[in-house]
Amino acid sequence: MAALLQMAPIAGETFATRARAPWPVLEGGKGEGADPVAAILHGIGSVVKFKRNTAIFNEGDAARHVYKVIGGAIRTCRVLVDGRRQIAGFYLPGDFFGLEWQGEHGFAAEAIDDAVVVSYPRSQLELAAETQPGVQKLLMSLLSQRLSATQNHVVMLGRQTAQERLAWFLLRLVRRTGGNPNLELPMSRLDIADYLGLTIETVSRGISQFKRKNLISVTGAHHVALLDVASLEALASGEREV
Amino acid sequence: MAALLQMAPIAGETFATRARAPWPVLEGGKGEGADPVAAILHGIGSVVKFKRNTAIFNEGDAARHVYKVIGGAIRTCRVLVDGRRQIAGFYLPGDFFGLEWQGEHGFAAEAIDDAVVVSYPRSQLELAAETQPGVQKLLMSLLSQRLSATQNHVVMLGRQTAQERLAWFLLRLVRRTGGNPNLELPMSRLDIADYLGLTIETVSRGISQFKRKNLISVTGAHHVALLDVASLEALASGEREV
DNA sequence: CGCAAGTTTGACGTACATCAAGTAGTGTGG
DNA sequence: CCACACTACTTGATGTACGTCAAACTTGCG
Repeated sequence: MAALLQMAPIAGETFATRARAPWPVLEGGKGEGADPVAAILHGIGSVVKFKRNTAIFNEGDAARHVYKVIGGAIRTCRVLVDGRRQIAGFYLPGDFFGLEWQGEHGFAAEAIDDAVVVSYPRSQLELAAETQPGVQKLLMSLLSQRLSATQNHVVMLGRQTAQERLAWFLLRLVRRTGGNPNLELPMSRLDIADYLGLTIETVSRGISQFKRKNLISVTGAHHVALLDVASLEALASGEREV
Repeated sequence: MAALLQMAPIAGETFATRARAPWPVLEGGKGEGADPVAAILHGIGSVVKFKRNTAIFNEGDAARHVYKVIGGAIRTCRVLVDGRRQIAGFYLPGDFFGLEWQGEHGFAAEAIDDAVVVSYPRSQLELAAETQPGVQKLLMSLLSQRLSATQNHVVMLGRQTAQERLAWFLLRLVRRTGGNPNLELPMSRLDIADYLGLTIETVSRGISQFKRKNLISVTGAHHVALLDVASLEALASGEREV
């Protein structure tokens, strides 16, 4: 029934979604035209907006919804008692997050900038999955993709140097945004550091080194262009020295 | 139909499984008696044995099966070009692994010691999931659990010190094996190091320090008893100094 | 324009890695 | 039962990549 949501922590205007949304509310399968799965998702999704740095959900909240980013960017993170923070993932338009399938969210989700999100009630998704194999397949596929990405994250954090991590991050972002080497980074240096398991200073120095080596060019902190993708790729996959 | 498997890389005697297996081929839901899901799994699973240090599957292999450990221990790992290795997970009896839901395995799976495993063809699981919501729920739940564990791994690798990692590892293992603080570690120091993103020397030193502080007692490298769980827990969750 | 937040750069410290000996444990053959 | 060799683990000495502390610079917004 997709009633108005009242889950926003601070933010903004929430509104029902049965009206034809002007943005793509689905996809996820491929790019089909008249997709029954798409229709189902569209039927149960509610659009919600969040202001910069507000929480979509907190660590420990009951996992009652699954989300999809429509606009803006989201981060999921955990903060330790002494303030150390680890970011588990960044989510851009088209990405699903909050896929925990039972119990509580293990990480908080926050809007990096002003963001628009569709929220799908888990209960309805479960129901749909039981009768619609397509929905089920989509959910399995999303969970599986997320697992795979997280496992790659583990390898990076466990065994790569600061430079390798940075190169890996930039390349991953380029691929995620369709291969365009001109990146608009929505997140701060601190976010990047907390994602890569580094400090903000180390991230900054790494970027400066890439600049000096003409691997990238930076115009205004949030805009980076990859100049030498091949060298960055060699770096990212663990071959030493460029 | 569960014919004989011929997937073992080196190892051992493989045999069909339709006969009543002497070990528990299922569980996963809870501990039900006459469980239809259990029956389905039992019907499509094949038992396979693997010798110490042999591969169940390699990185890049097509993900055609999902596995469950019956006896022994399994590790999943990836090796970088220059030999650096990261272990993504350890799997003990009752654990499922190889849950990649499409494409190829991103990590190799190897037997840490002589191990017995049940293998479920993915195609059959998918089929069963479409008609049996219980099977579907089980798969989602397994994937979700694995995702959650991997995300915790990320936090550990990104933001914890060597001592914190070790404490976390030992406690996690104790919980996994039903809370008994007397641990029999099936894996080597090198395995532990590659799981925690450390070197073998750092792991060894950490264990020695825990011994000196009377947090654990070690009798023969593979047998560890946790003496002061509370202090270890404080350490693991990021409170400094014991 | 001017401040505040974000970022970069520099100097220095340290946790962990690396290199290098030892010291158990474990299995084999006499 | 003991010599042996082999592998796994521990311990020590030293190096270094990255963290920490601190100051400058840059950017964007009221």
